[in-house]
Amino acid sequence: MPVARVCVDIPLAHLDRPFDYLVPAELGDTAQPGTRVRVRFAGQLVDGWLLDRAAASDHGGRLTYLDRLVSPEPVLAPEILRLARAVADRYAGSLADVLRLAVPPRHARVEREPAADPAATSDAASLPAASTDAVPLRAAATDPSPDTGWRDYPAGPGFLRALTAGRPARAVYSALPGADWAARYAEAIAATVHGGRGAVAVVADARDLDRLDAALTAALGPGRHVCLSAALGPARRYRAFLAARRGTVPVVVGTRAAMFAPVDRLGLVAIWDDGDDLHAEPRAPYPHAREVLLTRAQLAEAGALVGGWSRSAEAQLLVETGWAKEIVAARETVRARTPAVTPTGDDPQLARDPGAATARLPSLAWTAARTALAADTPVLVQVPRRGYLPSISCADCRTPARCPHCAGPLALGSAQAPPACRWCGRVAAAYVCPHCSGRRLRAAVTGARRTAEELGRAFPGVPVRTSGRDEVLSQVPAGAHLVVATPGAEPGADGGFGAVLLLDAWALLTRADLRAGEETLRRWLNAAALARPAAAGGRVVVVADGALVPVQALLRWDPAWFAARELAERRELGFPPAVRMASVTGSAAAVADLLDAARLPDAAELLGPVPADSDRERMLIRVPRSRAGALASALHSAAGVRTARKAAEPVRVQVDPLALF
DNA sequence: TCAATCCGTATC
DNA sequence: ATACGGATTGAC
Repeated sequence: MPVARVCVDIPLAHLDRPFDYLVPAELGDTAQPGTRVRVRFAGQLVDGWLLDRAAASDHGGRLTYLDRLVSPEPVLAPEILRLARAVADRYAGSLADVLRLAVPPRHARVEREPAADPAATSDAASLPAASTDAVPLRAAATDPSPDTGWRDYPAGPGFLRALTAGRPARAVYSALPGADWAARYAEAIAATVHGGRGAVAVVADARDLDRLDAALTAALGPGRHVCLSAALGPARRYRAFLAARRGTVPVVVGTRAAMFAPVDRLGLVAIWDDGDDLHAEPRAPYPHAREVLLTRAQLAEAGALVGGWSRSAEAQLLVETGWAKEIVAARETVRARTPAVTPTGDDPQLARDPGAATARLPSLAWTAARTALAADTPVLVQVPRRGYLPSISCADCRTPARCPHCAGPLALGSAQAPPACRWCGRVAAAYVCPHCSGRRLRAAVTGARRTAEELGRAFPGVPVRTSGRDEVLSQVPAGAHLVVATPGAEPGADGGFGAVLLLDAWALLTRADLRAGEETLRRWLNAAALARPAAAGGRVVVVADGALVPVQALLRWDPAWFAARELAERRELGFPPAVRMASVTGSAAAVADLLDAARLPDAAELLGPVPADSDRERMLIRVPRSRAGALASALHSAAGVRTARKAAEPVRVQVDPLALF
């Protein structure tokens, strides 16, 4: 096999195909498919991936030799190459772009470390060599399904049995409030491993990863899995990657950096909280972890687990098309586990209790918190993330401007728009300062810490902790105390929170985003799921109008109902995921140039242009899902025409852009 | 007629 | 991106 097919690491769309090189005799054995090479290409030395060896080349001209084998380590597994090609095709990107995401940068010292000693790391210990015939015997001995929390869900035990039997079962899972989701994921992964196959699981952030890591250690024992995330740093990341690639461990869990992790005989892909936008990769071609994992399940005939407290419209589509089965609890089980949820919408009354002289909360919220604290249970307060929009105060007397309805902080969305409440989202059109009757407003900085101080004053003597960007708590003890957290940073509480106050309707009611409703419900459920059941005193107060659809979904604790409604609405409006959408961003001329070159499918609709930041504009292209492949292919070719012509102005092509407006 | 330059195209 | 070949242009 004297010919090497090489993918050169060059980000030009029109060079997205393999090039043939001759393999020098001395590299005949070591230059195997999947290795990194350096080759002379267009007169310069570039990095490349050896994709395959062949007996002959189709290339008419003369072949040059590989310049160098970077390392004999076959880092690119055949499964990952097929996956990367499929992902590149789906997202109108180049194979080289995806490979750069899929294979972490080489770390030579780590590569030289003795292979069989992952015990040197805390993440991985040695494992009996993966012997294909021994594994099924073990599987029969330790069927993990009998006594697990999956029995709370009628379809749960069957799902585990299918995974152990090696059948590619695919599930959309709605976790019961208070459930130990990480334990459920660990059980599904253990079932897969007992069936003799491997698993990859992706979570949104480090805190969720810690939980899953601990649950897996409990379910599988130490050393059967590695954690992979960009936060590890180059050496640890490459070490974890190599442990997976060399088959030292059968399971990889991590943040989105792990979505391409190589695993032997993949039997399960899993993602938790797929609606979290941390799952969207910000580098070209912008693949989403859920889509990558589902593509993987499809190609590798592996099982899939898409779960969360809430359900994304994309997950709902999997259920409605029959691609996946839903795993949900019976309504009576849901009712028994959910906290009592109350909206404040019809209660314009602020706390008037004598003890609440300084309270800045709707009375319902204040009462719920006080009751929970009196019962010696902790209270979680979810507040909006600060940053984007400064809060405002009276320009004359500097009293912070408060929402007349719920006493939340007012903020300015834009210079012209009237101020709106960051808690309940209501617009305060004609603001009058209650202190000095001033009508002019000025920007002021009110952070989560300030909110924490205010709440502390409302409940004298009660300890207040904060969990947010700077410092994220993962677990807090039982007992009477307050936790103020921004969305995504809510810690769990031993025994559950006695009350959860949701002061984050801001996103729902003020953002014009297509996904605003879905995102709001996701944030609320993520926090509300940490509350005790109603029977144990658990109470949730949401500062929003009870008539709103996401509030209804929260009251009924029915994320599937909401997702079905949401998907139906998107079908009606022609929005993703009911259709496939792509965006093209750049200067007006460059965008027009690219669309000119693109042979779009007949069914394609052009929407826009929409102004983007700094005199660039954005066009949206919409096609039915059946034409998604044709659209991506057309956009990739058109980008290729432009790079071939050395078009100076860059254009960004994005399939499934996160935000549409 | 030849060389310098431009433009388009292939890059293995 | 860079290199090269063929076409083009301008000067002798």
